[in-house]
Amino acid sequence: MTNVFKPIRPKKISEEIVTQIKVLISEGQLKPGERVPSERELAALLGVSRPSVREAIMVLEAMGLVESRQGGGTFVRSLTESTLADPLTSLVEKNPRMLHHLAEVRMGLETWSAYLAAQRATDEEIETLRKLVAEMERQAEDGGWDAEIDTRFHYAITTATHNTIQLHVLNTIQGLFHTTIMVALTEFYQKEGYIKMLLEHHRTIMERIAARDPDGARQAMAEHLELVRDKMQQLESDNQLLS
Amino acid sequence: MTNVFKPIRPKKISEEIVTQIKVLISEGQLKPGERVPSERELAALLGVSRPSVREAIMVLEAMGLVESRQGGGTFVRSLTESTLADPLTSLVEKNPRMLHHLAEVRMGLETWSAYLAAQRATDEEIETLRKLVAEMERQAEDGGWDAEIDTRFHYAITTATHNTIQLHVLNTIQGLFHTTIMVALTEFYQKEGYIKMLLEHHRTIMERIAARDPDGARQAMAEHLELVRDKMQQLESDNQLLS
DNA sequence: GCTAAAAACTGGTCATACCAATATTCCAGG
DNA sequence: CCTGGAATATTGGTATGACCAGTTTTTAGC
Repeated sequence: MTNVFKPIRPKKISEEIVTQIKVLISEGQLKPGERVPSERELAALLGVSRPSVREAIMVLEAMGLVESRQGGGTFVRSLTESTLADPLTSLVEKNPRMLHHLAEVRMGLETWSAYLAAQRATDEEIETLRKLVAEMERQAEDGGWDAEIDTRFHYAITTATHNTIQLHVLNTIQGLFHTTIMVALTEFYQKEGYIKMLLEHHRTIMERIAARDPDGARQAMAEHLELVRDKMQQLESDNQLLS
Repeated sequence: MTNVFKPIRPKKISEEIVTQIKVLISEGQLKPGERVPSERELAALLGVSRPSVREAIMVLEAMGLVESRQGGGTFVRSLTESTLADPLTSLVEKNPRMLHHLAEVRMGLETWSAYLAAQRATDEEIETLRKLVAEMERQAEDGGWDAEIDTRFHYAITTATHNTIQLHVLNTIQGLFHTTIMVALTEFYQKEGYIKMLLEHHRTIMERIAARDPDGARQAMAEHLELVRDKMQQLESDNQLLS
């Protein structure tokens, strides 16, 4: 008996205006680069006050749909990249210190995944992990490191928890991580010759899971991610030197 | 050689307010669920007019960082609410078996919180935990168990991690948990006389954190949540008999 | 002590005025 | 006729102030 009733909330009239203008833009009646009627004009047309129109336009501007210039007017932007990022992303991108927090949360989730996976992984799933490690070894011999394989390895572990929600949550965090720093991190690995160590880490994690040793798997995962965290911090301070 | 010159734009003061509040949220000075000062108050604090504050809040609301209710106030949302809670809610509602998964994810997050809190909790935060346990003891003497105090205890631990993202993620999961099963679980406790055991659990967790013993704190939290998980499973099978 | 009325916030809307930046118009000088 | 620049109109940005409509808190009465 949860949430049977919808949360009745009086819709603000500024929201109504927002949806109307969004429709106009998506229908092409307001084309990119075109001028939106002035705030006073809109207020008159819609029969509302200017502040209401103004709030609507602020929201549209925050969504990246329009752009206002004082004295100039309000213009429709190309909606090629008008996707409003989710709250977490917008904060992490702006504040590098958040990356450290993010890495830490990921650490908690992944160690937990390793722990659960060691309890429940099927033989088939363990075999998948084994193959991924073998693939890593093959690439490592050439001095290469494929972030794609790395990601698939961690994903496979969480799959082996047989917990849909864990998979979903970790996937969300992992996605953020990937879009923000993964690339730089991979380059860093290759340059600094950490590949052997990384390979060893992954092999140990795989073996602890295969041995059905939850605590060992968690420990191995923790050590691996501690390295990642430290290197990331190093990357951060390097970047600060540039700016 | 494009865009050598930056587009000179006079920064709107509402944008300035937006960034200020974003910083407060990302630094954890404004925690999820907390009230942000009223519009009039903010206007006075910042020395600007209310419309400016209002526009800033509209933008923040559009970004999903805060939520305003007329007459109520403006509240900080969990950053992961839109990305995690909504999809997960639909999952859990369709498949009650998911509750078990949800409890397990919470277990992973909370054990991690306990681990981190034992490393970083300030003396003041430890004192808060101690007071909460004392309050539990007082109520337990009358054979009562207050879910509110329980929740605040766990919340305080995650606050002591000093990790904003961990706080937001756990808050989202916790919220899901609360709306689905928390009430039934509390009744269950009271009937079955588990209160003494619960009290002991919480005291141990608090003591391990106070002793700066990360592994011990994690272990204590794990044992506590294992009990919760088992009792929940018991509840589920009972409910199945009814349906 | 508990309940219900009332008072005090708080966000939502509106009206108005003025400022600052930009567009537009228009006129004088080439 | 064109051209440059000043005067003018338009537009978004900010500030006051007022009132309404829900919430929350306090208070008064039973």
